[in-house]
Amino acid sequence: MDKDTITLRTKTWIVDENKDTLFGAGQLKILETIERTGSISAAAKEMKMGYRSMWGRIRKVEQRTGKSLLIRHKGGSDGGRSELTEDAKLMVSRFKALQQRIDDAAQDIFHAIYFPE
Amino acid sequence: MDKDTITLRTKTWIVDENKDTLFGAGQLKILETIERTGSISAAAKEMKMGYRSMWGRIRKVEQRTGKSLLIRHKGGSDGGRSELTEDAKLMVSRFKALQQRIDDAAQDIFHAIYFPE
DNA sequence: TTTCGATATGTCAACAAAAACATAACGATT
DNA sequence: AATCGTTATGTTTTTGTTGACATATCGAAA
Repeated sequence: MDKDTITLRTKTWIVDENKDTLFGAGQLKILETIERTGSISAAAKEMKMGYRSMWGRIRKVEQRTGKSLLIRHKGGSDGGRSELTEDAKLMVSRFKALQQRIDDAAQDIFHAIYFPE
Repeated sequence: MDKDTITLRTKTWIVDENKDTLFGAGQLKILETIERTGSISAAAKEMKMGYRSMWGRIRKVEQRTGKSLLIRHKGGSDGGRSELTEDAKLMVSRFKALQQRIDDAAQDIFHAIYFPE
């Protein structure tokens, strides 16, 4: 139990009444990357995951929350692009704050219990 | 995003320098059940998991922490039994407190961000 | 009206984690 | 020394999740 080698990890996510995930760290990263890159496929490439699975994860959240996360622009010379809806932007900013604050608190508690001075 | 239907979930665990799990909710429950029932096999039966996998999970933690979690009594008319070492008892009580306090804090933060009055 | 890259969606393969199966060894009690 | 339920451990199946493959559609611009 050495302070330098052991680490606390936490995971935080939001579920619906069926315990299905509505939002978590994965969704957060996906949406942030889409916002920055401008499309699902570019985001998938950057995150080194398949377009298919990224698309599927987004759809799941959309179905479960009943809100669309992306404004899709299909076709065009550039093939198309996607941007976040206002709902998605809210989800991102809220969850980011949530995650940050929970992780900070968790680390404090961890140190207080495991390494009191 | 309805207060009555969405829920925050958190997971907390401790890892070593290789990110391998040293202790988590699963180990906690396993050790608590062994302590109460008096043996690995009884605990496995109660938790509806195989003896083999429970035994393997305990061994992993023992190998990674370098501490033995159980005092094993093999053989005898009753077949044998196992009890927790002092190290294991400490791990259980510490982690239980950790988990509880982190989850409480997480719920507070969740409500503050998602359902401010 | 042809092109091009992105969205949309079904299906199938691959890999990992957990469970199931199978024995061997152990030792206090009878 | 025979018994019994437990510990110990290797091997094999099952299962579940992730990624790979395949294909159709879309529509602005050339």
